[in-house]
Amino acid sequence: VLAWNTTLSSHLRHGDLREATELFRQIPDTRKNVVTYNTMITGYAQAGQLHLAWQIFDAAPKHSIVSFNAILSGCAMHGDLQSAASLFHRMPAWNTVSSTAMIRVLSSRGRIEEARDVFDSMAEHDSISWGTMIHGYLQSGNLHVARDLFHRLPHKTVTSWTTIMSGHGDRGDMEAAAAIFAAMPEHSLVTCNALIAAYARAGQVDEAKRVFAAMPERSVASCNTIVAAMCGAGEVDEAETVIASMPVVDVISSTAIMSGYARAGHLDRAKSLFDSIPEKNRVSWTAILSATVELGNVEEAKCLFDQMPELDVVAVTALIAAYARAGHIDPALELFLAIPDPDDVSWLAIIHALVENGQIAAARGMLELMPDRSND
RNA sequence: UUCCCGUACUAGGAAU
Repeated sequence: VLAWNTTLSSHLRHGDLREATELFRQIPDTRKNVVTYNTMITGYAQAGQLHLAWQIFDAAPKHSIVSFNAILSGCAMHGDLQSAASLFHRMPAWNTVSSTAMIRVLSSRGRIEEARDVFDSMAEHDSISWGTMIHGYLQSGNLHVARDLFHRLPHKTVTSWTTIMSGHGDRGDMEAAAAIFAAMPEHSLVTCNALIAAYARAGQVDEAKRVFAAMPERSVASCNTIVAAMCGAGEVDEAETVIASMPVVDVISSTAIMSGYARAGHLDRAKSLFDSIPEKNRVSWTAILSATVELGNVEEAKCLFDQMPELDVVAVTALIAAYARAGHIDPALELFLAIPDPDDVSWLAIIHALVENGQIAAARGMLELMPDRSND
């Protein structure tokens, strides 16, 4: 069983859900233990296949707290607060993992106070629950509380240092971020990537390049980060040289350089790049969609939209904005009303669309319908 | 030194 379980999780670590499923089927039920089931539950839950995750859960003869946590984390990872909360309250027991997953989903949905309640009610904390709570405060824009918690954190890890460094960078305080970087006892690959990304967001591409050049080792994410930074500064040619030097590229690299071309006005180059991406995902599709929208081509954008294999709120919002800019408020409204769970950006997009088209009363109505996530 | 669950970095949307 041990060998099977190890192979199973190795497939999942490589993102090979098919292979894992195949193996899981081949293992005789009598030879599976609770870990085998839990591993498979995790695989489905992280892939967003909650239904299949529950199927395995129900098929398992025994459950441990890990079985519950695996599903809970899947919900948390996908921002499904409703499912997460109801499972959290139905579980027979909680440990730090359960509470941390709950803190994460609550704070990612703007429920920072409730996240803090969970944190405060925990029997004991570890560096991960601290880090998650700190990250939650940063996401809600509360740098002061985040910093205060960080200072009270008994055992700071490279991860918590990186979290607080990025938090300062997000606020545009690159001096503080750089000071934190210098003060940390050690740097990981992710720490350096985070600093590069922070410099890029602050518009300091040269500093970003300096950090990148000084890195002893680089991951695909490191290269993708600097590629995006260069593209954001309009240096697509230089970004191409980074891409050319990479031993492997992924869908993120391709989408980044494609957007770079699109933003630089080379839509044709962007399109041919798009066609050459083997593993296009929602993000690649939306990127080419909004590049098309940028050029005011609503018909073509709609055509792309209809071809998308899967939609999300980001893609729909891009098309809403396209219609609105062209003065077509009706299809924009229709699209908006079909979104199952509109987020703040899509609400603001439709309200802005109504205002721009002179429908002030309707805009006012929408504004009132918009849920105030900070107060409940 | 011991198979399964939670935290930090990279590509897409509105406004500013």
